Amino acid sequence: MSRTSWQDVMSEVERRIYTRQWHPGQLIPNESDLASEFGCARVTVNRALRTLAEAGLLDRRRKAGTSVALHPVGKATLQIPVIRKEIEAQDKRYDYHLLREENALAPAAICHRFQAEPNQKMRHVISRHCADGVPYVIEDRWINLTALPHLEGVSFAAISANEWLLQNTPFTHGDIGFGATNANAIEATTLNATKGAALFTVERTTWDHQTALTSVKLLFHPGYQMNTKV
Amino acid sequence: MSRTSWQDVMSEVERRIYTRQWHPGQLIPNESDLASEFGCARVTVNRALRTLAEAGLLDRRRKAGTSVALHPVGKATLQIPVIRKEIEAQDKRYDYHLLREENALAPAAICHRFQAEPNQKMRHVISRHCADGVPYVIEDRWINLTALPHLEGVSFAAISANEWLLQNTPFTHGDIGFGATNANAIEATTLNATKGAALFTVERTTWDHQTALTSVKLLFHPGYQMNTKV
DNA sequence: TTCTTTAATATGTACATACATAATAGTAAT
DNA sequence: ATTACTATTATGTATGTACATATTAAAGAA
Repeated sequence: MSRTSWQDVMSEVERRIYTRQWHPGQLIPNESDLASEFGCARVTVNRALRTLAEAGLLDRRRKAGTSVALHPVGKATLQIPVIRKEIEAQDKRYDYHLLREENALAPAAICHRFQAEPNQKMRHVISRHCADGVPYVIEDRWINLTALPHLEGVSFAAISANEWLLQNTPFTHGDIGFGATNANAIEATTLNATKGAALFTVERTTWDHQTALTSVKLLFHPGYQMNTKV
Repeated sequence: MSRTSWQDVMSEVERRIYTRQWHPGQLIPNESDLASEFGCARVTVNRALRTLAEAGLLDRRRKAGTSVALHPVGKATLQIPVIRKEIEAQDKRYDYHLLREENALAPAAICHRFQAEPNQKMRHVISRHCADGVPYVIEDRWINLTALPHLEGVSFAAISANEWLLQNTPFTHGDIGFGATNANAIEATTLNATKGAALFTVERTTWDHQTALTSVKLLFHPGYQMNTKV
């Protein structure tokens, strides 16, 4: 394309920010001025600046104008993948083992996470995912059977709850927490690790408006690292 | 505004996906058809669908059309904050202690992470950040003095390297890795934890084009959790 | 001075139009 | 059948114009 694209504008603005030609906190020229400088329409500049603002590089306010963000904010977008896909992406054989499956009354801690009254009837599923036969992650999941009654009869012996729920259960939003925990005896055995080993953990609760549908704790094998770029 | 906005289109499309009126994998009508259905311009529909595609809810390909994403991908955007800000946001007193600061030849592991020849001259800074006097995180940082020679004389006794570098060093991109590690004796003492405790770790390397500028390992106190929403 | 109203301004967005680009399906040439 | 070309199609984007909206600055009233 011969005309200046919004990507052209974006990279030039990025360059000016990066080279400190426009330093953090500084007000930059308004869209119309930039448009005439770059020889393009204002809407084109708008798209470029909007994208950079979404990325956290710029702060924009009506009338006040556009300024370079003070803290070139570390905003990382990271993918929460289906575990099978993640393993297969490494060209490894994926195995799934159901370790335990029961309908049970949820303990207080889980009910609290679900913001539900105690002793709700829930499905509790524990399983293990392996890569090339090596334990990869333990999936410890609680499912709200009151909200998902059609799950009463489903068994997760063949397909992981992780995958089944992602494909079959619409949700509006979710909470995710990353942390670390020491492996207890059972977890250590299951992951073929030593007791007390540091495990990277992901806890995720999935919601349909005000109702919590399912909550899962993933316990990854020692040494696991989740990577992303900024 | 009386005319249909792109947000209106977006929420209606979101609703149809959520209610499975359009189920995962299904091809949805093209932009022109949706535009006439909603009574708006095609560009307006384009903006709505583009935004949803960026969020991971839709897959779009030219000529092929737009379809509902098979795996309503968990794409979490999480903020990598300046530690001081994170602590102050919790209404806690922030303290910073420099534990060690030296110019040193980097060990092989660090050089490898920097993709540099062995025995580069680097600055090694270890410090601790506390919240209300309680150890919060250890910052173990290596700085490439070849790339940042103006840092030769700077001391991080008063201000954290974390903050100084974020404000004063332009960078083009960064790698981030999240993991877990067992606290060794020194780390345990520094964090007021027990030896072997599981620590949540963040490793970040910051680049200027091909040159690695600095690499930091953050060791958070036991029980720390990094939260986000989807 | 202080409060209220009004004007000015930068960003935000909707539209019609035009053309660019990628990918597919169909057609013709070998 | 295989390859090369061509038409088709859905998305991608650039433009001029018009108006909306948030926010600030200035002017006026108390």
